[in-house]
Amino acid sequence: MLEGRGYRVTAPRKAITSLLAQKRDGFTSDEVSDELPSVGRATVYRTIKLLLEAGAVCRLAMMDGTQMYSLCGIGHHHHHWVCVECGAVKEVRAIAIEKLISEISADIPGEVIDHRLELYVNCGLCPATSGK
Amino acid sequence: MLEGRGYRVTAPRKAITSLLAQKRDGFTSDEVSDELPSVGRATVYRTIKLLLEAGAVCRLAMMDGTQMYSLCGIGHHHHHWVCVECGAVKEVRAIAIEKLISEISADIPGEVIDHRLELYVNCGLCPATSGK
DNA sequence: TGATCAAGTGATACGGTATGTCAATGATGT
DNA sequence: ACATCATTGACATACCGTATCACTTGATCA
Repeated sequence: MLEGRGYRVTAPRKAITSLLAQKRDGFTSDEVSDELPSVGRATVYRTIKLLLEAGAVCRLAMMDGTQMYSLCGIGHHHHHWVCVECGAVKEVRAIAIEKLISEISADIPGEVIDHRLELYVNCGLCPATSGK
Repeated sequence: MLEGRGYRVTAPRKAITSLLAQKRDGFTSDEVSDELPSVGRATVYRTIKLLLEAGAVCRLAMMDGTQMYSLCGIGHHHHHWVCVECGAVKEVRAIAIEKLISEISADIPGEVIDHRLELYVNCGLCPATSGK
């Protein structure tokens, strides 16, 4: 638990982080809430928000605009692919993208402060997509 | 009005599309609803959804995860930059991106069916960002 | 032009996601 | 062990978007 940053280590936070550590897929807030009935919904949202700000989880937008979250490997900027069927998420790190984006940024007025890239896939590994 | 595709041309739809035609920035659903008190909220949402499906508007995700919409120039696949302060939106079309993404897709299991790229900027053209 | 009827509308209710409030709790530093 | 204050959980609230359904209206055809 990398919560030594001024935050308290409480039972609900332990429960949430250890649940998330077990998930390799993306997750939604109420999915977490459902699997941890002992933790209040508000606390789930608060904790996820905390982890977001701490950079431990990323928020990603599905094709239909709904939100999902995903545990991030530490540190560097990266992107994601998401299986639109099963919700599996994997990080994509490609220096070529960053380079290209900074080239494109030169043609944009003002300052580009951030960007986001999501790839939507049929992963072929889950029941819904393996029929191919 | 390119609504000759089996849809009826009704007064609310005219009101909405002509309002959107005037906007060059992105917009949110309830912004439209506020500016057209005579049109019911449900109709605003339905019409925007229709325009989305028709490809006349794009949905985009802001940095904080909220949704915005933006009128699209016709046709081809493209991406957007958004000013995080004023909400100005502009289309970005770069063949290099598409090429790169299809290269990356080769390393991803399954089939990449879509992608989304957003650049977040301080446009430097609005009051909030021009102080730079 | 007027009748017809499905497409479309608006009011309302509803569902889902997320935050605000506040008294009670419990983790931390001493 | 104690005091303090961040954190919690229950609840209320807000927001975004959709479902329902009786009513209205636009397109079609005689």
